[in-house]
Amino acid sequence: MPDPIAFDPIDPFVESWTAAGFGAELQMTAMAAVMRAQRVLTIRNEATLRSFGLNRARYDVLIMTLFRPGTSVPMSRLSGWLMVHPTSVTNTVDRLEEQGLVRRVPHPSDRRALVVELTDAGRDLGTRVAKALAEESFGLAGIAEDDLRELVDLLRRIRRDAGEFDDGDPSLG
Amino acid sequence: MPDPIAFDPIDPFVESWTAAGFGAELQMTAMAAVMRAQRVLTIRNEATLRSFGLNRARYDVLIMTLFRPGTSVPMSRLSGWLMVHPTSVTNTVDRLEEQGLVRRVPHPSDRRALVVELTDAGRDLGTRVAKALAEESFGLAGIAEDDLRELVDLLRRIRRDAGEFDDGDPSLG
DNA sequence: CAAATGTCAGTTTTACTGAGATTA
DNA sequence: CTAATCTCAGTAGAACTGACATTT
Repeated sequence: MPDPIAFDPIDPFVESWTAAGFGAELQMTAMAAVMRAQRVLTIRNEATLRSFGLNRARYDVLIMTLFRPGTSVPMSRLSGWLMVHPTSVTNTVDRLEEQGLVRRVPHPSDRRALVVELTDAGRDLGTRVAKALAEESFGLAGIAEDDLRELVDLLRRIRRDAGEFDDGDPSLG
Repeated sequence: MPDPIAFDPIDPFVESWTAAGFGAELQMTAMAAVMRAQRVLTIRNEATLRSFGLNRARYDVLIMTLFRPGTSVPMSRLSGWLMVHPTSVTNTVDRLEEQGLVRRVPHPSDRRALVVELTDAGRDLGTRVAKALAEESFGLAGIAEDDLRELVDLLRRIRRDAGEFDDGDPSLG
């Protein structure tokens, strides 16, 4: 992090926005809060990923693959699940392959498709990164667990509403 | 958005994480929720920005500058406030200058510094983009206002805790 | 002198478009 | 035949490092 500022930088911004009469202040504020929280948390966890030779995109693919039965997953699923362009997956998997962490193998039943499969080194590294991040509580150690649960619930509604997924299950709401 | 999935993709992920015994499930879940919400909301507002010839980085600089008295702001403030690298600001301002939306002028008192100043076109475009985004409620029209307030409050605590800013004001907490 | 401001050159990474080979 | 899966070539943009000139 750069030097912390002595006030929440969103505050004067919201004031100006309101004074300008653009409307939707609250939505604008929420948007800004999500953007900035993502940035801060990313920066906070970046050093750990870097110490394992990873960045966020590669970590996402690695951890995603680690959790599949047989630790392999089709490229197309990665693209959809991670909400990134198919060529970006190609690129990311290229790097992971260069690092010896994954390999591409033919899909067992669909001959168009390839699945990404962890190597032993990949499984090992993925496990160690996950533990390292958990060890630091993902930079969220100072937040009460009830607050985290509330946050997850609120963001779930936003994500559902924005069309990320489509279940109507209100059990966590 | 790609096709929505029929369940929250975080759910099976959390299950796997828990089963693996890595720890900090709740913090991991919150981290994932923030990352994914940011991604979804970004995608949702991207088309509007694009229709004005902007992307998020350029929008941030433009709107930041629009809200300064005299609509000008030092480059260094942009770097700190937006949490981006100084060379990224240089790059972003280069593009905005090419688009005729801002100009660099010498800082009145510090001869090392430059301030970014909106052109008339820049002020006009900034205003129109802001109104367009507000018109769409930043993609958050479906969320209750109380929920948004709660979300902003929770994220504020996370951002403060992560060192983005440093005020001890608990008035919103 | 050290620190801050901004730029430059060069590198890496990301993400896109458009095309194409292959298979369902 | 259409649609899906993935790759490739090329492009544009973002973000970093390290070095540098200038000024505080």
